[in-house]
Amino acid sequence: MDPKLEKPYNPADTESRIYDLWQESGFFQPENLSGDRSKPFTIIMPPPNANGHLHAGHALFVTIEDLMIRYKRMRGFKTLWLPGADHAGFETQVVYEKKLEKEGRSRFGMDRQKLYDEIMAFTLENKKYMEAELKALGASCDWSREKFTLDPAIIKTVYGTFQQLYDDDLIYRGKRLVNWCTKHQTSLSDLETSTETRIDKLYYLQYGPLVVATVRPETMFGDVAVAVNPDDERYQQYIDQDIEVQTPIGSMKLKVVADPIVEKDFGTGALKITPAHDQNDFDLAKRHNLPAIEVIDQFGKLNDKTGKYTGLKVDEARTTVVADLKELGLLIKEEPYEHNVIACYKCGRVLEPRVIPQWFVKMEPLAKPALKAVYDGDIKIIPDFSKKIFTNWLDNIRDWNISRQIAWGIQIPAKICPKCDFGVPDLENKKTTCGQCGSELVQDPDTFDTWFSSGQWPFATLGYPENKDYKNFYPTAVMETGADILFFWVARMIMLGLYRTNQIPFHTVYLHGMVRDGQGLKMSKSKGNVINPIEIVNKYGADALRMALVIGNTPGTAMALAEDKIKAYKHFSNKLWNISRFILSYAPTDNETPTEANLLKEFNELATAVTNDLENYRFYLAGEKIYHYAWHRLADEIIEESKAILATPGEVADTRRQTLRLILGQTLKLLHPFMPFVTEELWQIGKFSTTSSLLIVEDWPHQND
RNA sequence: GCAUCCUUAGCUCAGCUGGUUAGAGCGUACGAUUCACAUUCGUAAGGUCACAGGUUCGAUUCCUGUAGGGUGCACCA
Repeated sequence: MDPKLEKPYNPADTESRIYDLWQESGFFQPENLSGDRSKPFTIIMPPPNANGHLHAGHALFVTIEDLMIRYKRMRGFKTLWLPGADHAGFETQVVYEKKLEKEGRSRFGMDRQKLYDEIMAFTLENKKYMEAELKALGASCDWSREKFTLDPAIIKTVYGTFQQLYDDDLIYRGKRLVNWCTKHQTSLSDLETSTETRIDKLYYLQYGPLVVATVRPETMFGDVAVAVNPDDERYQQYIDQDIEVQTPIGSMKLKVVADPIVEKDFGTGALKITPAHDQNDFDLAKRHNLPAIEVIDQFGKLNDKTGKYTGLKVDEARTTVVADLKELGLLIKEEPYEHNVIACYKCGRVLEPRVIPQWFVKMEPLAKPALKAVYDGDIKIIPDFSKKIFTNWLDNIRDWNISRQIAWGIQIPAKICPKCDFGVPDLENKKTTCGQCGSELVQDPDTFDTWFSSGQWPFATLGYPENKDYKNFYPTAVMETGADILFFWVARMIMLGLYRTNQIPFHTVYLHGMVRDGQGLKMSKSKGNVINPIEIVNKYGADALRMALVIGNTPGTAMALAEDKIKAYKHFSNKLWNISRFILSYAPTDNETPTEANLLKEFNELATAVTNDLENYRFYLAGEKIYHYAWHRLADEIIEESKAILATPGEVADTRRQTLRLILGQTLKLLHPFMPFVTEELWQIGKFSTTSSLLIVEDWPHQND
């Protein structure tokens, strides 16, 4: 018996050695795989944010994607799993800002290039950890093809898409109301916001002859009108008339307009219109040709149009203005009011809508082909119900603001006119004069929303349009990612992929749910219930973690990951080890020895069922079946019964010996995509190989389906 | 408000197109064992499959409704 088998299984002694063995073999690269391999199977890895260490969610995607790749590799596909790293624009800048704050520094006032360089160094450092951790989890991805979202070739592709969208009139520069975070000093897309329910006060204010209800009295200096419902009998006489409104800093003239969005029953039925600081008001103002007057600046302070309130923060201004209105007898009443506010998804601060010129992508023309691809079944989404969520979102999509006022990211290749807000793409950096007003153009300082570039990831990483990889591996097979980024990322990849390449980027979307703690609670540092995958790997082995992540985990739903569960699969690794110890302690017989058809038939039925589950993305069932067979059938029954049979040397014993050895080898194959390390180690020790030396490229037990 | 998912053993969850005594892991109780097992094996307890209707020969599984929970989206100042 191999001396390694003398000791209990120790993943720590095994896993890195086995990973090196695979890497040296070159089998992670599709061109090194032997055989016909005419059918490609490609997965583009969702590039982890290169701003920290991997968390349990990363371990989950690695497990599922590696499982699919290993399975398909054994099935004879030309498998490519392309790894990557994401600079993660805003996300990383936020992480870095926190670091700066700890050091008593701030990004504001820093030289832009210096900030960029610092974050780049930080990111490249973290990228190394991330890569090492992917390896520790057993990721059999092709490192020779690894991409980073800021690679020059990627940026070139992204720029090309920007230009093409502009030429097709699908991108425009618009001065519209955008979500503005006063802490992070950037606009955010609609997706980068979170809604928060709050109880504020609803103030009833005397506006000339009318009374309006508002939660934001401090914006009254930016009012341009009062709106009423056209059918509201109370206000007919005022419609289209000017009214004189008294404020703490003087009086102002407002027009009364009629618009159906105003609810007669809410408040007083009269609505003050502040186009620069409210989305509905902005839309209404457009319909009525009203101007937008900004009274709050980018830091969330009142500006010089507000007289004595200039410089006050919004909250302070609100209290002060209300007090002053009360004094003037203009505050009729106030009542508590529960409503939702839009907040920054990172810092939780209430976003301040601002009117600034930004680049927008017209979404409807892009959404339609994406919807069709999903409706027609060209793209299948697992689980099935997420298809409805997906189409519901695309059906109601709004234009996408892709400008970010941050340094960390891909700078938008465009020139803008500071005078008239005109903007034009300029990839060659040649344009100098504004085509609209003749002023001098300047480089747009903004960067792309990180999802604009990562939305092009599948074809950008493969080198669209001329690279061989693009021709060989696109469209890719499966996009496996978190259900939480279905809109952020998956939808954008489908839309931009279809737009740029005229092909779907992948035929299947597999969405995994969030990994929770053992009680089903969200993991967070403050709760102290975070499971660090690398600590787990060191303690129980990557195989155990992988099994714990796969079994009992259905697509699209959150899963609970308790340490006890991982421990249970550590025991399973050991069980497998001991099954092998028992079987391998008997010397192999010669090839002529007959085998037991009934036991092999039973195994083949298992292999068929497992294969069927894997083909249908039911990894949780496949894993459970093999586990159950190995432990409760092979070990508990077949081996137990074999002890007596093997005790008496002879033909019967030889037949059993041969059968056991065959079944063990096949079981290791079935288990390999789930538990790659221990199975490869046992495959090596048992010298099962007939054609190749590595289990990673052995044939799958079940070949005809 | 709209959409969507969930409610199955003490806990966390499976149960794929409806069909014999509803499963897994952990936990619990009792017993055995160092013969492959830094342990393992055996046995057991524990579920009116949220509730109410309906379809069906038959429903945990399909349909409708009710209650509770989660998630997403959109909102009336």
